[in-house]
Amino acid sequence: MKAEQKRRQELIAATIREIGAEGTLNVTVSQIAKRAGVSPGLAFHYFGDKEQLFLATMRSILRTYGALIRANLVGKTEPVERLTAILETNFSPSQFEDGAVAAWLNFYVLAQTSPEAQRLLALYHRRFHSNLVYSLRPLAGDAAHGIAERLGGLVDGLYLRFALNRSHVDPGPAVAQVLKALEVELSALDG
Amino acid sequence: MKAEQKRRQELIAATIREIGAEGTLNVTVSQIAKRAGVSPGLAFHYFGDKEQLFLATMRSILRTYGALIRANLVGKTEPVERLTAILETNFSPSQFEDGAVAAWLNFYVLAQTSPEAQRLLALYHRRFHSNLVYSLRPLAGDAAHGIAERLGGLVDGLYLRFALNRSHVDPGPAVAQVLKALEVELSALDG
DNA sequence: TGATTAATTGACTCGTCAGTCAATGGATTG
DNA sequence: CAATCCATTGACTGACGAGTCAATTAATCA
Repeated sequence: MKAEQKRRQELIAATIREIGAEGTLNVTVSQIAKRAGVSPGLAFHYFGDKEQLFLATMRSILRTYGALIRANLVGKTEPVERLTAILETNFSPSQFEDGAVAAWLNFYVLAQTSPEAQRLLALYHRRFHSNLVYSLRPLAGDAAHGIAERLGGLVDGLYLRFALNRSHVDPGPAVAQVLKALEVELSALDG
Repeated sequence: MKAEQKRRQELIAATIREIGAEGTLNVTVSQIAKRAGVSPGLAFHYFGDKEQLFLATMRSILRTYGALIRANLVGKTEPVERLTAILETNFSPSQFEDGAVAAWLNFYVLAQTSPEAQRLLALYHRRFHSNLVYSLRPLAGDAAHGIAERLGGLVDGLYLRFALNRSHVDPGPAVAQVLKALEVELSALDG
């Protein structure tokens, strides 16, 4: 049972790399398997079909992202400090490495038709939202919900724009815009 | 030369519908041609290959969107009025009809690797940005640029979230969030 | 009308790919 | 050491799809 876990991880890592290299989910399972150093049959053996392999890959990305958020939140108790950490995590290098961007874009496409992808995406949205609301509430009270929706949307949009703009290398400006939006939202409260 | 234009339009319309029905660009040119009521060969005859057909489709969608913006701006001179019109246009029914959503998502995927798609996307971003800045300047001065970047990102992000959430039917709440963000940005100026 | 050009067809090629499966190799265990 | 079980292979199939092309039909025009 040890080999299985190891192989799964290797295949998932290979999926990210391969999708990243091609930009699309139009990569063959054989390509992925080759990159993982195993035979094509093994990928089917462990994941059943291509879609399941990809969904497992997204779950892995989401798990990593969640762990990163939690890690960056450790020891931070001030609401603004926590909010900043959450927002910044979305633009941390790991979110752009390998094929994370390509995986996300293809995930969006898949989410239109795959209930399982839809479920995963909704889960991610909900977690992100409540993370924000938790820290916004002490600062904004009932306005927390609305602010969180706007910040969440902004993060998604700027991530998208940043990721697709090859002339951008450093996500710094995008993060700055998100933090500025937070500042604006908070300052508008006492208007 | 009349037939050519007509056929091209029909094939483009069929592409939108077919991609919309499948959610993905993984539709065959034959499917598209069938839906347009012509033979597969004709699609290749006029567009060369599948990617060109899709790019022509996106250009068409972008052109329609641009025309809609201009139409909705007619007669509006007040900055806030103009901004509202621009922002609302992004969530108008036509942006969700047929396969517009699917086309956009697949366009994002393609933009990772196709220079032509990248160019188109950048063009759209630039136009949208300067549209916003033009009306924001009188209200916000030098802050116009930053505000426009944030509003632009927010529109993209909320569009994405809205489009992928099947439980949403009416884009009203998304529009409301964008307008609220505009309001917040403007109110923060006199802080 | 007959000739020339444009529009359109659909059968065909060649390659590709998801998924299967029977066979092999390697551990483990009793 | 035999028997059993898990891990792994890679050849194979069946289907499909992009793009080509020679042939057909429709329009144009002199």
